[in-house]
Amino acid sequence: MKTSTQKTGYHHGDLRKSLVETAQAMLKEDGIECLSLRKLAVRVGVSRTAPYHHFKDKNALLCAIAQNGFEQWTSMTKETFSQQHKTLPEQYRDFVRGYIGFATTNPELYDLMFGRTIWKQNAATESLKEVAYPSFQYQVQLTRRWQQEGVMPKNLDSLRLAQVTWGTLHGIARLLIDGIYADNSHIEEMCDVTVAMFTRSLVS
Amino acid sequence: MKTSTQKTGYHHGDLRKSLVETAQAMLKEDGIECLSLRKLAVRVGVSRTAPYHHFKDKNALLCAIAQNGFEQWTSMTKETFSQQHKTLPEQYRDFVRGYIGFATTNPELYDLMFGRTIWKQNAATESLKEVAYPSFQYQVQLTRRWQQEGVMPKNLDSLRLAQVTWGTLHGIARLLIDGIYADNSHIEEMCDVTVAMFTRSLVS
DNA sequence: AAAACAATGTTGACAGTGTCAAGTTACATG
DNA sequence: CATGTAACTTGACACTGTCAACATTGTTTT
Repeated sequence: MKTSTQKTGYHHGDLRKSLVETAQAMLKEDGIECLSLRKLAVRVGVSRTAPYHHFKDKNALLCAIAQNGFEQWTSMTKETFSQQHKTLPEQYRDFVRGYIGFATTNPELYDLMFGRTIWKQNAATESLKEVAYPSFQYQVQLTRRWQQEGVMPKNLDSLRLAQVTWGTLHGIARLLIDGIYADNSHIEEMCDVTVAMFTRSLVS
Repeated sequence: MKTSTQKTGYHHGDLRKSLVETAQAMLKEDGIECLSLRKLAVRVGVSRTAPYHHFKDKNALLCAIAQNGFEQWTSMTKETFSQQHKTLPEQYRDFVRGYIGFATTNPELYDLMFGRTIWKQNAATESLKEVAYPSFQYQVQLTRRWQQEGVMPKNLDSLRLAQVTWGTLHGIARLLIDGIYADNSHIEEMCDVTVAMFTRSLVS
């Protein structure tokens, strides 16, 4: 009869889930540099080293959060492409806006998902890779389709084109969330220019 | 008769310069997460808190390194545009390659110059801003010129276009140096596709 | 030249971090 | 009920940035 959220005082119930959720909340509130395992433990109401029974180290916890993020991102993106009544260029525009919107709405999460903290030293968990790699591949598939449908130039290598177009979205996202584009009031226009440059079909 | 590199035993000579140079070397060798003030002090041969007489805090030291980086970057870029015998599209291609080359050759420095560590909490030193802002502006000027010369589309707002094109370079650079594009063997091709997308004049 | 001062360097201390080792409690299974 | 294991706790360690108090050196003023 024990539910996963039940607490006994000593045993927490479902500490792993609590840790990820609370950590994600703390991440959103105060940024990654303020997220420490010890503060997290206090907030969850558990001792400093309890998290180590559920995560090998801090990196593994961060990977779990990022994994969460990829699942959110994937479901959001798939929804964009379920709008069958829209033209492909319109869908691409929505995709671009959605991508940048996701990044600016969840800057710290985006940083974790696509930032050096996890990827640079090849620190990604296996289970994170299983979620992240397909979503990288997904962008190449999309690009190939847009090329076939004539939305993007056909003469360019799909992989390279995908790298460049994704690079653009990533770059704009990063410049926004890292505080280099201090002014966040022209995001839509930037998206539109991006679409115009890559598709030449919505804006003149 | 005292030169700036002279040492007396107690007084160092030119500690500030030594700190920046050694820190930049350590940054390049082991990455930013391994760069601590204490290790730096040991390597320079000085006590832990000596750096505080030359830099308000660690952030100020990082800003000084970044400032160095901007000066390097600016002089490198200006050189690209001094190649008068080349056509404008060729110059743009060289600029793109130079930009990505700078980032991949000095990944940690690039991260410091254009990353969240400094910019996100508005932690940039005044003297860093004096160097960095003009080099941001410089990219807008370049874009405007390329539009006037017909290399880039004239109908788009220069600022937005500059944001997108720079965003592309920044995004590709970040994906490379953050370890998300694990394969570094097709950088030139990515640059060429970028040029093709934005200028449509070198590659078909 | 002596004295006062400012710049530069040092040691000690503190709070904070991630993480390991050893012990404790609660639950599950024979 | 006994035993084992998973979950959790306290103690400890090395490391970090930074402050306060003190020491040394170089410079300026009397």
